[in-house]
Amino acid sequence: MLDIKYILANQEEYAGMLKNRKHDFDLGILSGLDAKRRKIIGETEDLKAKRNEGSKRIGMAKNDPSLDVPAMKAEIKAMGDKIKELDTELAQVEEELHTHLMTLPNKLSATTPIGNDENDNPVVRTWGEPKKFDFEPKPHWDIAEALGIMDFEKGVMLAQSRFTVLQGLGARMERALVNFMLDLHTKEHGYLEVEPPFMVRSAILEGTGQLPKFAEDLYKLQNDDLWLIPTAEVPLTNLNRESILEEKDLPKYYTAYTPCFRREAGSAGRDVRGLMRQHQFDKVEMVKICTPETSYDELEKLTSNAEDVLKILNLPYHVVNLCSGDIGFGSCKTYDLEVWLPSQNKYREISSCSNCEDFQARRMNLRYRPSDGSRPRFVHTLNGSGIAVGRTLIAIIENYQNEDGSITIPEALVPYMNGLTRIDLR
RNA sequence: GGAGACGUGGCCGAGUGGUCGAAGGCGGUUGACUCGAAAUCAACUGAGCGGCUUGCCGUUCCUAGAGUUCGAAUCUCUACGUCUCCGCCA
Repeated sequence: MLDIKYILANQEEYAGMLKNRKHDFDLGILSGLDAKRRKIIGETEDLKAKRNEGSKRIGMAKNDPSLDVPAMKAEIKAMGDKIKELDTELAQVEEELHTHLMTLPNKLSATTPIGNDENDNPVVRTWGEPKKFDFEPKPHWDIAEALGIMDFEKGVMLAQSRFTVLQGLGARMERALVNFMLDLHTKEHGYLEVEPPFMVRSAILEGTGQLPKFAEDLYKLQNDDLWLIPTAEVPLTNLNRESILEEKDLPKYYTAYTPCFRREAGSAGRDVRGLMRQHQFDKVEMVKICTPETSYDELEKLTSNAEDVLKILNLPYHVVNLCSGDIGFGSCKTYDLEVWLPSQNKYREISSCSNCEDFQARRMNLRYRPSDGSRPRFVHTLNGSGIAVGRTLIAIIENYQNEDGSITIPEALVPYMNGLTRIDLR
């Protein structure tokens, strides 16, 4: 959510951003509602001041027989009725305003390029070189099925399409990757490991921006106000909501492993085979809470923390800067990490690192008190995958495949696999 | 799931219908004293919103929502949470 004052004071600038995001909205609606709101507040507060004064007088006068207390009461009661009326009207206006503000996307960073779609995302840097195979590299589903480490049919049998069963060394490597990533972020990058709830209430999802707009992407429990989390960003970012942190306690770095649940509405037909796009997948997430002055430096560091995972696993990747037409609703600036997949002969998303500035902080009411003791300010929040575990498994299987159908285990992962160096056909 | 108790500011804790944004303490900031923020003393010390003469005025907030009343931290109802006992369970 953005500050209504910012929007009204910078209508042209923000309207331009909306256009670049391809979000159609007439900002004039907001100024009308805001003017109405101020008018009602003026009237109702005026009446409340009079009522408070009158009630106080009754309290002091009730033992004085020369005063007509019933008449005073009647007069103030009329005021009370009028106040109730105005307050109801005010609540309606504020709700309408709030609904608009909650469905408007974030600002864009000056360093976010303008563009239409993913084809306009500039490559910021490239690391490693795609390996040359002297045989035709296979897609991960063929390799994994032959090795008996993934069973796609059983996933469908137990749940529905876009669910997969990992077993044996496939399940083992998934767990190894989670441990490897968490160890890296906690020991080398200074993050606090958290195990959050995998279900959260509606207000929590409003805090990070998934609600109210994107309910169709989420799984909702039938009998409770609880939703399955689509990413650990949601519980981690909300950990300190509705509070005022001390500047000396910032920045805060959190990391968590969680499963993520997404309905994938609107992606029918895309990545239908394999583990690429699942309704349930594992992810290690990183979240930062920091001051406005440091958030863009923190974004660079966060992104490099995610890149380290790929570097250590020796997986070629590049970093792209998401353009205005592709960037997410709540983000001002996003770097996507895309890993090389030999079977597709292209780079595919494996991590997304975003600076949301104070967009989520406003929705969560998360502030900090500057160390000079001045008024509380909203924090900036950042999040990034560190990284998507299932897609890392795909990248390892494809990049480390051998001609005989076996997979070499990346050196850094060997200790997490009980010393195992290869997965062979049985 | 059943029964009972409770939910007050950063923390602890008074307050059972008016003068209460709320005693007192702790914590914090500043000043005095001092070689020295060790002790002592003094003052200050919540947030949101609205207005304008930008420092003040007004208003709202005592878990949340609704109600009674001229007036609610205080009374009523509901929800949520915490604690204790019982039941159940990993």
